[in-house]
Amino acid sequence: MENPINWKVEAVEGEARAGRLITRRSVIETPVFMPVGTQGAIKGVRFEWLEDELDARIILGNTYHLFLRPGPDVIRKMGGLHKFTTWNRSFLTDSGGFQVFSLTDLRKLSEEGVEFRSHLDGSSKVLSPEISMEIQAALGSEIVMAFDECPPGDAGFERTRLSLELTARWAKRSRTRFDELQDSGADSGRFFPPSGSDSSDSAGLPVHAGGSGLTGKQALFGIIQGAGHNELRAESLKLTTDIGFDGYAIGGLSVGERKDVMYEVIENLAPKMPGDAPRYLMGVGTPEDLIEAVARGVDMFDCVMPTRNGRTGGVFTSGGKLNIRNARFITDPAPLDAECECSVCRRYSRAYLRHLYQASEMTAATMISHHNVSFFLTTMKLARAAIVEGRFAAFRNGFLARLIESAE
RNA sequence: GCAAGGGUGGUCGAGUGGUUAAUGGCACCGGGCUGUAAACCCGGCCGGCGAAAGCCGUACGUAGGUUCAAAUCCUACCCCUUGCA
Repeated sequence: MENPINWKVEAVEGEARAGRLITRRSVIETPVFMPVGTQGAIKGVRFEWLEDELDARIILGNTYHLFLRPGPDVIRKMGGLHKFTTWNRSFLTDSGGFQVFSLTDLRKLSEEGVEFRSHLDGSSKVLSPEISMEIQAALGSEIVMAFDECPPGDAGFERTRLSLELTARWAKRSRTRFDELQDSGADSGRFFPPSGSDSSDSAGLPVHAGGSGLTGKQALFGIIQGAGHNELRAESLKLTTDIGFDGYAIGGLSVGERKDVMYEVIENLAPKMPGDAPRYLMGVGTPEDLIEAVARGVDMFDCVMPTRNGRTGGVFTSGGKLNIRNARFITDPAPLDAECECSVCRRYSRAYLRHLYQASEMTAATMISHHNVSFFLTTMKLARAAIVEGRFAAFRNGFLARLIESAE
Protein backbone atom coordinates (compact mmCIF):
# COMPACT_ATOMS: atom_id res chain seq x y z
CA MET A 1 0.00 0.00 0.00
CA GLU A 2 1.36 3.41 -0.88
CA ASN A 3 1.71 6.03 1.79
CA PRO A 4 2.85 9.63 1.82
CA ILE A 5 5.58 8.70 4.28
CA ASN A 6 7.41 5.56 5.20
CA TRP A 7 8.15 4.79 8.84
CA LYS A 8 10.36 2.07 10.17
CA VAL A 9 11.59 1.40 13.69
CA GLU A 10 15.14 0.15 13.36
CA ALA A 11 16.15 -0.38 16.95
CA VAL A 12 14.55 -0.28 20.37
CA GLU A 13 15.96 -0.03 23.86
CA GLY A 14 13.38 0.08 26.60
CA GLU A 15 10.81 2.51 25.26
CA ALA A 16 13.43 4.44 23.28
CA ARG A 17 13.29 3.96 19.54
CA ALA A 18 15.63 4.62 16.65
CA GLY A 19 13.63 4.97 13.49
CA ARG A 20 13.74 6.07 9.89
CA LEU A 21 11.08 8.39 8.53
CA ILE A 22 11.08 8.86 4.79
CA THR A 23 9.09 11.69 3.32
CA ARG A 24 8.81 12.63 -0.31
CA ARG A 25 11.72 15.03 0.19
CA SER A 26 14.08 13.61 2.77
CA VAL A 27 15.19 10.71 4.86
CA ILE A 28 14.91 11.55 8.54
CA GLU A 29 16.68 9.48 11.13
CA THR A 30 15.00 9.56 14.51
CA PRO A 31 15.02 10.59 17.24
CA VAL A 32 15.13 13.92 15.46
CA PHE A 33 15.09 17.56 16.44
CA MET A 34 13.34 19.85 13.97
CA PRO A 35 14.50 23.47 14.08
CA VAL A 36 11.63 25.96 14.08
CA GLY A 37 11.31 28.18 11.04
CA THR A 38 8.07 29.94 11.82
CA GLN A 39 8.10 32.42 8.98
CA GLY A 40 9.87 30.26 6.43
CA ALA A 41 13.27 30.90 7.96
CA ILE A 42 15.26 29.52 10.85
CA LYS A 43 15.95 32.77 12.62
CA GLY A 44 19.61 33.60 12.24
CA VAL A 45 20.68 30.43 10.41
CA ARG A 46 20.89 30.21 6.64
CA PHE A 47 19.70 27.14 4.77
CA GLU A 48 23.23 26.59 3.45
CA TRP A 49 24.42 25.93 6.99
CA LEU A 50 21.41 23.77 7.81
CA GLU A 51 22.06 21.65 4.73
CA ASP A 52 25.82 21.48 4.38
CA GLU A 53 27.12 21.56 7.90
CA LEU A 54 24.26 20.85 10.28
CA ASP A 55 22.48 18.42 7.96
CA ALA A 56 18.98 19.13 9.22
CA ARG A 57 16.54 17.01 7.27
CA ILE A 58 13.29 18.65 8.34
CA ILE A 59 12.31 22.04 9.70
CA LEU A 60 9.07 23.67 10.81
CA GLY A 61 6.94 26.34 9.24
CA ASN A 62 3.88 27.99 10.73
CA THR A 63 0.44 28.27 9.19
CA TYR A 64 -0.72 31.27 11.19
CA HIS A 65 2.36 33.38 10.57
CA LEU A 66 2.67 32.55 6.87
CA PHE A 67 -1.07 33.06 6.50
CA LEU A 68 -0.74 36.65 7.72
CA ARG A 69 2.44 37.29 5.78
CA PRO A 70 3.11 36.85 2.94
CA GLY A 71 -0.16 34.90 2.64
CA PRO A 72 -0.97 31.56 1.02
CA ASP A 73 -1.72 33.13 -2.38
CA VAL A 74 1.76 34.58 -2.61
CA ILE A 75 3.36 31.32 -1.62
CA ARG A 76 1.21 29.37 -4.07
CA LYS A 77 2.14 31.80 -6.84
CA MET A 78 5.78 31.29 -5.93
CA GLY A 79 5.34 27.56 -6.35
CA GLY A 80 4.92 26.55 -2.72
CA LEU A 81 7.08 26.93 0.35
CA HIS A 82 9.96 24.83 -1.00
CA LYS A 83 10.38 26.82 -4.18
CA PHE A 84 9.72 30.10 -2.40
CA THR A 85 12.28 29.52 0.32
CA THR A 86 14.64 27.19 -1.62
CA TRP A 87 14.53 24.71 1.28
CA ASN A 88 14.14 21.45 -0.61
CA ARG A 89 14.15 19.06 2.30
CA SER A 90 11.11 18.40 4.44
CA PHE A 91 8.84 20.92 6.07
CA LEU A 92 6.47 20.17 8.90
CA THR A 93 3.91 22.92 9.21
CA ASP A 94 2.18 23.66 12.46
CA SER A 95 -1.50 24.28 11.97
CA GLY A 96 -1.88 27.55 13.85
CA GLY A 97 -3.32 25.68 16.80
CA PHE A 98 -0.55 26.87 19.07
CA GLN A 99 -1.38 30.47 18.25
CA VAL A 100 -4.88 29.81 19.56
CA PHE A 101 -3.03 29.39 22.85
CA SER A 102 -0.23 31.92 22.61
CA LEU A 103 -2.33 34.73 21.13
CA THR A 104 -5.14 34.15 23.56
CA ASP A 105 -5.84 37.87 24.04
CA LEU A 106 -6.31 38.39 20.34
CA ARG A 107 -8.78 35.66 19.49
CA LYS A 108 -12.33 34.44 19.87
CA LEU A 109 -12.89 30.71 19.92
CA SER A 110 -15.99 28.92 18.67
CA GLU A 111 -16.99 25.48 17.43
CA GLU A 112 -16.40 26.66 13.89
CA GLY A 113 -12.86 27.86 14.50
CA VAL A 114 -10.96 30.85 15.76
CA GLU A 115 -11.29 34.48 14.88
CA PHE A 116 -7.99 36.29 15.30
CA ARG A 117 -7.05 39.90 15.33
CA SER A 118 -3.84 39.94 13.38
CA HIS A 119 -0.92 40.82 15.64
CA LEU A 120 0.54 42.68 12.66
CA ASP A 121 -2.21 45.11 11.75
CA GLY A 122 -5.19 44.28 13.94
CA SER A 123 -7.30 43.05 11.04
CA SER A 124 -9.72 40.22 11.62
CA LYS A 125 -8.78 36.75 10.34
CA VAL A 126 -10.46 33.38 10.70
CA LEU A 127 -8.69 30.09 11.10
CA SER A 128 -10.60 26.82 11.13
CA PRO A 129 -9.67 23.19 10.47
CA GLU A 130 -10.66 23.62 6.82
CA ILE A 131 -8.83 26.91 6.35
CA SER A 132 -5.73 25.58 8.08
CA MET A 133 -5.70 22.57 5.75
CA GLU A 134 -6.14 24.83 2.73
CA ILE A 135 -3.25 27.03 3.81
CA GLN A 136 -1.02 24.05 4.53
CA ALA A 137 -1.86 22.66 1.07
CA ALA A 138 -0.75 25.96 -0.43
CA LEU A 139 2.44 25.80 1.62
CA GLY A 140 3.02 22.26 0.40
CA SER A 141 4.72 20.89 3.50
CA GLU A 142 5.59 17.21 3.83
CA ILE A 143 3.84 16.90 7.18
CA VAL A 144 0.63 18.79 7.88
CA MET A 145 -0.61 19.15 11.44
CA ALA A 146 -4.28 18.90 12.31
CA PHE A 147 -5.84 22.08 13.64
CA ASP A 148 -6.11 21.78 17.41
CA GLU A 149 -6.80 23.75 20.53
CA CYS A 150 -3.99 23.88 23.04
CA PRO A 151 -5.27 24.69 26.54
CA PRO A 152 -2.98 26.00 29.28
CA GLY A 153 -0.95 23.36 31.08
CA ASP A 154 -2.74 23.90 34.36
CA ALA A 155 -6.26 23.73 32.87
CA GLY A 156 -8.78 21.94 35.06
CA PHE A 157 -10.33 18.59 34.23
CA GLU A 158 -13.64 19.73 32.74
CA ARG A 159 -12.12 22.54 30.74
CA THR A 160 -9.50 20.16 29.39
CA ARG A 161 -12.13 17.56 28.48
CA LEU A 162 -14.16 20.09 26.53
CA SER A 163 -11.01 21.27 24.80
CA LEU A 164 -9.85 17.81 23.81
CA GLU A 165 -13.27 16.94 22.47
CA LEU A 166 -13.26 20.09 20.39
CA THR A 167 -9.79 19.18 19.17
CA ALA A 168 -11.09 15.74 18.19
CA ARG A 169 -13.98 17.23 16.19
CA TRP A 170 -11.53 19.60 14.56
CA ALA A 171 -9.23 16.64 13.85
CA LYS A 172 -12.05 14.87 12.00
CA ARG A 173 -12.77 18.01 9.98
CA SER A 174 -9.05 18.44 9.32
CA ARG A 175 -8.84 14.85 8.05
CA THR A 176 -11.86 15.30 5.76
CA ARG A 177 -10.74 18.57 4.23
CA PHE A 178 -7.14 17.37 3.98
CA ASP A 179 -8.21 14.31 1.97
CA GLU A 180 -10.31 16.44 -0.38
CA LEU A 181 -7.39 18.75 -0.96
CA GLN A 182 -5.01 15.87 -1.66
CA ASP A 183 -7.47 14.37 -4.13
CA SER A 184 -7.95 17.67 -5.89
CA GLY A 185 -4.22 18.27 -6.24
CA ALA A 186 -4.21 21.46 -4.19
CA ASP A 187 -0.93 20.52 -2.54
CA SER A 188 1.67 22.82 -4.04
CA GLY A 189 4.52 20.67 -2.80
CA ARG A 190 3.54 17.49 -4.64
CA PHE A 191 6.70 15.61 -5.43
CA PHE A 192 7.51 12.20 -6.78
CA PRO A 193 11.05 11.37 -5.94
CA PRO A 194 12.71 9.33 -8.67
CA SER A 195 13.70 5.91 -7.50
CA GLY A 196 17.18 5.51 -6.14
CA SER A 197 17.56 9.20 -5.49
CA ASP A 198 18.44 8.83 -1.85
CA SER A 199 21.51 11.02 -2.03
CA SER A 200 21.02 12.87 -5.26
CA ASP A 201 21.55 16.58 -5.33
CA SER A 202 23.02 17.32 -8.74
CA ALA A 203 19.89 18.04 -10.71
CA GLY A 204 18.25 20.32 -8.22
CA LEU A 205 16.77 17.32 -6.48
CA PRO A 206 16.64 17.38 -2.73
CA VAL A 207 19.51 15.86 -0.88
CA HIS A 208 18.39 12.71 0.92
CA ALA A 209 15.20 12.59 -1.11
CA GLY A 210 12.97 9.82 -0.08
CA GLY A 211 13.09 7.23 -2.82
CA SER A 212 10.21 5.66 -4.65
CA GLY A 213 7.17 3.96 -3.29
CA LEU A 214 5.57 7.03 -1.79
CA THR A 215 2.40 8.69 -2.99
CA GLY A 216 4.10 12.06 -3.40
CA LYS A 217 1.34 13.59 -1.29
CA GLN A 218 1.38 15.34 2.06
CA ALA A 219 1.14 13.42 5.33
CA LEU A 220 -1.26 14.44 8.09
CA PHE A 221 -0.51 14.13 11.81
CA GLY A 222 -3.14 14.14 14.55
CA ILE A 223 -2.61 15.78 17.92
CA ILE A 224 -3.37 14.32 21.31
CA GLN A 225 -4.39 16.79 24.00
CA GLY A 226 -5.53 16.38 27.61
CA ALA A 227 -3.13 18.59 29.56
CA GLY A 228 -1.83 16.90 32.70
CA HIS A 229 -4.73 14.45 33.08
CA ASN A 230 -3.79 10.91 32.15
CA GLU A 231 -7.39 9.70 31.74
CA LEU A 232 -8.06 12.55 29.34
CA ARG A 233 -4.87 11.83 27.46
CA ALA A 234 -6.10 8.28 27.00
CA GLU A 235 -9.48 9.52 25.81
CA SER A 236 -7.84 11.93 23.38
CA LEU A 237 -5.55 9.17 22.10
CA LYS A 238 -8.55 6.96 21.33
CA LEU A 239 -10.49 9.72 19.60
CA THR A 240 -7.45 10.64 17.51
CA THR A 241 -6.38 7.14 16.51
CA ASP A 242 -9.99 6.29 15.63
CA ILE A 243 -9.82 8.96 12.94
CA GLY A 244 -6.47 7.68 11.73
CA PHE A 245 -3.39 9.69 10.84
CA ASP A 246 0.05 9.15 9.37
CA GLY A 247 1.68 10.16 12.65
CA TYR A 248 0.64 11.26 16.10
CA ALA A 249 1.71 14.22 18.15
CA ILE A 250 1.56 15.00 21.83
CA GLY A 251 0.38 18.58 22.14
CA GLY A 252 -0.32 20.74 25.13
CA LEU A 253 2.89 20.10 27.04
CA SER A 254 5.53 22.62 28.13
CA VAL A 255 2.75 25.19 28.35
CA GLY A 256 3.00 26.03 32.04
CA GLU A 257 2.56 22.67 33.76
CA ARG A 258 5.12 21.30 36.17
CA LYS A 259 8.00 19.35 34.67
CA ASP A 260 7.23 16.16 36.56
CA VAL A 261 3.69 16.34 35.19
CA MET A 262 5.06 16.61 31.67
CA TYR A 263 7.33 13.61 32.10
CA GLU A 264 4.55 11.58 33.67
CA VAL A 265 2.17 12.34 30.82
CA ILE A 266 4.77 11.32 28.25
CA GLU A 267 5.63 8.17 30.18
CA ASN A 268 1.98 7.17 30.30
CA LEU A 269 1.00 8.20 26.84
CA ALA A 270 3.86 7.57 24.42
CA PRO A 271 4.01 3.78 24.81
CA LYS A 272 0.26 3.59 24.11
CA MET A 273 0.56 5.55 20.90
CA PRO A 274 0.63 3.50 17.69
CA GLY A 275 4.04 1.91 17.35
CA ASP A 276 3.85 1.85 13.59
CA ALA A 277 3.71 5.63 13.29
CA PRO A 278 6.10 8.35 14.39
CA ARG A 279 5.47 10.04 17.72
CA TYR A 280 6.03 13.75 17.84
CA LEU A 281 6.26 15.78 21.05
CA MET A 282 5.31 19.32 20.08
CA GLY A 283 7.28 22.30 21.32
CA VAL A 284 9.72 20.44 23.55
CA GLY A 285 12.21 21.25 24.79
CA THR A 286 15.42 21.57 26.73
CA PRO A 287 18.21 19.06 26.01
CA GLU A 288 17.28 17.11 29.12
CA ASP A 289 13.61 17.14 28.11
CA LEU A 290 14.57 15.66 24.76
CA ILE A 291 16.56 12.82 26.29
CA GLU A 292 13.87 12.11 28.88
CA ALA A 293 11.21 12.01 26.20
CA VAL A 294 13.28 9.80 23.93
CA ALA A 295 13.64 7.43 26.86
CA ARG A 296 9.86 7.39 27.09
CA GLY A 297 9.29 6.59 23.43
CA VAL A 298 9.13 9.89 21.53
CA ASP A 299 10.69 10.16 18.06
CA MET A 300 10.33 13.77 16.95
CA PHE A 301 10.75 17.16 18.57
CA ASP A 302 10.70 20.82 17.77
CA CYS A 303 11.42 23.82 19.92
CA VAL A 304 12.27 27.49 19.56
CA MET A 305 14.83 27.27 22.36
CA PRO A 306 18.04 26.89 20.39
CA THR A 307 17.27 29.85 18.18
CA ARG A 308 15.39 32.07 20.61
CA ASN A 309 17.86 31.58 23.42
CA GLY A 310 20.68 31.83 20.92
CA ARG A 311 19.50 35.28 19.92
CA THR A 312 19.33 36.34 23.54
CA GLY A 313 22.69 35.06 24.71
CA GLY A 314 21.72 31.59 25.92
CA VAL A 315 24.16 28.84 24.99
CA PHE A 316 23.44 25.12 25.28
CA THR A 317 26.48 22.94 25.86
CA SER A 318 27.26 19.40 26.87
CA GLY A 319 28.16 20.82 30.29
CA GLY A 320 24.94 22.76 30.77
CA LYS A 321 23.62 26.19 29.89
CA LEU A 322 25.78 29.30 29.64
CA ASN A 323 24.83 32.93 29.43
CA ILE A 324 27.35 34.49 27.08
CA ARG A 325 26.66 37.91 28.65
CA ASN A 326 28.35 36.89 31.89
CA ALA A 327 31.48 38.86 32.76
CA ARG A 328 33.32 35.63 33.52
CA PHE A 329 33.69 35.07 29.78
CA ILE A 330 35.42 38.39 29.04
CA THR A 331 38.78 36.74 28.43
CA ASP A 332 37.73 33.10 28.15
CA PRO A 333 39.60 31.64 25.17
CA ALA A 334 37.58 28.39 25.14
CA PRO A 335 34.93 27.60 22.52
CA LEU A 336 31.27 27.60 23.60
CA ASP A 337 31.44 23.83 24.02
CA ALA A 338 34.80 22.07 23.91
CA GLU A 339 33.11 18.90 22.68
CA CYS A 340 31.20 20.56 19.87
CA GLU A 341 32.51 20.29 16.35
CA CYS A 342 30.35 22.96 14.78
CA SER A 343 32.01 25.67 12.70
CA VAL A 344 31.44 28.26 15.43
CA CYS A 345 33.11 26.17 18.11
CA ARG A 346 35.95 25.23 15.79
CA ARG A 347 36.84 28.86 15.25
CA TYR A 348 35.58 31.35 17.82
CA SER A 349 36.18 31.89 21.53
CA ARG A 350 33.65 32.62 24.23
CA ALA A 351 35.50 35.89 24.77
CA TYR A 352 34.97 36.99 21.17
CA LEU A 353 31.34 35.86 21.07
CA ARG A 354 30.67 37.66 24.32
CA HIS A 355 32.23 40.78 22.86
CA LEU A 356 30.04 40.48 19.75
CA TYR A 357 26.96 40.06 21.91
CA GLN A 358 27.80 43.04 24.11
CA ALA A 359 28.48 45.13 21.03
CA SER A 360 25.12 44.13 19.53
CA GLU A 361 26.79 42.62 16.51
CA MET A 362 24.21 40.47 14.79
CA THR A 363 26.69 37.68 14.21
CA ALA A 364 26.58 37.03 17.95
CA ALA A 365 22.94 36.01 17.59
CA THR A 366 23.47 34.03 14.42
CA MET A 367 26.57 32.21 15.62
CA ILE A 368 25.15 31.22 18.99
CA SER A 369 21.93 30.11 17.28
CA HIS A 370 24.03 28.09 14.86
CA HIS A 371 25.89 26.39 17.68
CA ASN A 372 22.68 25.71 19.61
CA VAL A 373 20.98 24.14 16.60
CA SER A 374 24.07 22.06 16.04
CA PHE A 375 24.03 20.97 19.68
CA PHE A 376 20.38 19.92 19.54
CA LEU A 377 20.79 18.03 16.26
CA THR A 378 23.97 16.36 17.47
CA THR A 379 22.38 15.37 20.75
CA MET A 380 19.68 13.52 18.85
CA LYS A 381 22.23 11.85 16.59
CA LEU A 382 24.18 10.66 19.62
CA ALA A 383 21.00 9.40 21.25
CA ARG A 384 20.12 7.52 18.07
CA ALA A 385 23.54 5.93 17.83
CA ALA A 386 23.28 4.89 21.46
CA ILE A 387 19.90 3.25 20.90
CA VAL A 388 21.15 1.45 17.82
CA GLU A 389 24.13 0.17 19.76
CA GLY A 390 22.08 -0.79 22.80
CA ARG A 391 23.75 1.63 25.21
CA PHE A 392 21.13 4.33 25.48
CA ALA A 393 20.61 3.92 29.23
CA ALA A 394 24.27 4.68 29.88
CA PHE A 395 24.24 7.50 27.38
CA ARG A 396 21.22 9.05 29.05
CA ASN A 397 22.78 8.88 32.52
CA GLY A 398 26.05 10.34 31.36
CA PHE A 399 24.44 13.07 29.32
CA LEU A 400 22.19 14.22 32.15
CA ALA A 401 24.92 14.01 34.76
CA ARG A 402 27.15 16.30 32.76
CA LEU A 403 24.40 18.85 32.20
CA ILE A 404 24.05 19.18 35.94
CA GLU A 405 27.73 19.86 36.50
CA SER A 406 28.25 23.56 36.33
CA ALA A 407 29.46 24.55 32.90
CA GLU A 408 33.06 25.65 32.99
C1' G B 1 40.26 90.96 28.40
C1' C B 2 34.72 91.81 27.87
C1' A B 3 29.72 89.48 27.24
C1' A B 4 26.46 85.33 27.53
C1' G B 5 25.62 80.33 28.83
C1' G B 6 27.15 76.26 31.69
C1' G B 7 29.68 72.73 35.42
C1' U B 8 24.58 66.85 38.55
C1' G B 9 25.95 59.93 40.19
C1' G B 10 30.42 55.33 34.92
C1' U B 11 28.29 58.47 30.89
C1' C B 12 24.59 61.72 28.49
C1' G B 13 20.95 64.45 30.70
C1' A B 14 16.30 66.06 33.91
C1' G B 15 15.53 68.66 38.31
C1' U B 16 16.10 75.38 39.82
C1' G B 17 14.46 76.19 48.08
C1' G B 18 11.42 71.15 51.21
C1' U B 19 7.60 63.95 49.91
C1' U B 20 15.70 64.05 46.37
C1' A B 21 20.19 59.07 47.32
C1' A B 22 18.32 62.67 43.15
C1' U B 23 13.25 61.29 36.51
C1' G B 24 14.94 59.18 32.01
C1' G B 25 18.39 57.12 28.16
C1' C B 26 22.97 54.62 27.52
C1' A B 27 26.81 51.69 29.59
C1' C B 28 27.58 48.01 33.19
C1' C B 29 25.96 43.49 36.32
C1' G B 30 22.51 39.45 36.82
C1' G B 31 18.11 36.46 35.66
C1' G B 32 14.46 34.54 32.27
C1' C B 33 13.15 32.45 27.51
C1' U B 34 9.93 25.03 25.74
C1' G B 35 4.35 23.52 18.46
C1' U B 36 8.35 32.06 18.05
C1' A B 37 3.41 38.81 18.77
C1' A B 38 10.64 37.67 21.65
C1' A B 39 17.93 40.07 17.81
C1' C B 40 13.29 40.23 23.45
C1' C B 41 11.49 40.72 28.56
C1' C B 42 12.48 41.41 33.90
C1' G B 43 15.56 42.95 37.95
C1' G B 44 19.99 45.50 40.00
C1' C B 45 23.13 49.65 39.47
C1' C B 46 27.02 55.78 45.56
C1' G B 47 29.39 53.06 49.88
C1' G B 48 28.75 50.07 54.57
C1' C B 49 25.63 46.66 57.70
C1' G B 50 21.10 43.59 56.91
C1' A B 51 17.36 37.95 54.62
C1' A B 52 14.16 42.15 54.47
C1' A B 53 11.89 46.43 56.36
C1' G B 54 15.44 49.65 57.33
C1' C B 55 19.69 52.13 59.61
C1' C B 56 24.40 54.80 59.07
C1' G B 57 27.90 57.48 55.99
C1' U B 58 28.99 60.30 51.76
C1' A B 59 27.20 63.07 47.22
C1' C B 60 25.05 67.58 42.49
C1' G B 61 32.97 72.03 40.23
C1' U B 62 35.70 74.17 45.10
C1' A B 63 35.25 77.09 49.58
C1' G B 64 32.21 79.96 52.46
C1' G B 65 27.26 82.14 53.52
C1' U B 66 21.62 82.86 53.94
C1' U B 67 17.62 79.51 55.77
C1' C B 68 14.11 75.38 60.28
C1' A B 69 15.55 73.23 55.32
C1' A B 70 20.03 74.16 49.50
C1' A B 71 21.78 70.34 43.66
C1' U B 72 18.36 74.50 43.71
C1' C B 73 19.32 81.42 46.65
C1' C B 74 23.98 84.76 47.71
C1' U B 75 29.59 85.65 47.57
C1' A B 76 34.49 84.38 46.01
C1' C B 77 37.48 81.23 43.33
C1' C B 78 38.50 77.30 39.53
C1' C B 79 37.15 75.18 34.89
C1' C B 80 34.33 74.57 30.07
C1' U B 81 31.49 76.42 25.64
C1' U B 82 30.02 80.31 22.38
C1' G B 83 30.21 85.43 20.68
C1' C B 84 33.05 90.13 20.57
C1' A B 85 37.74 92.09 20.66
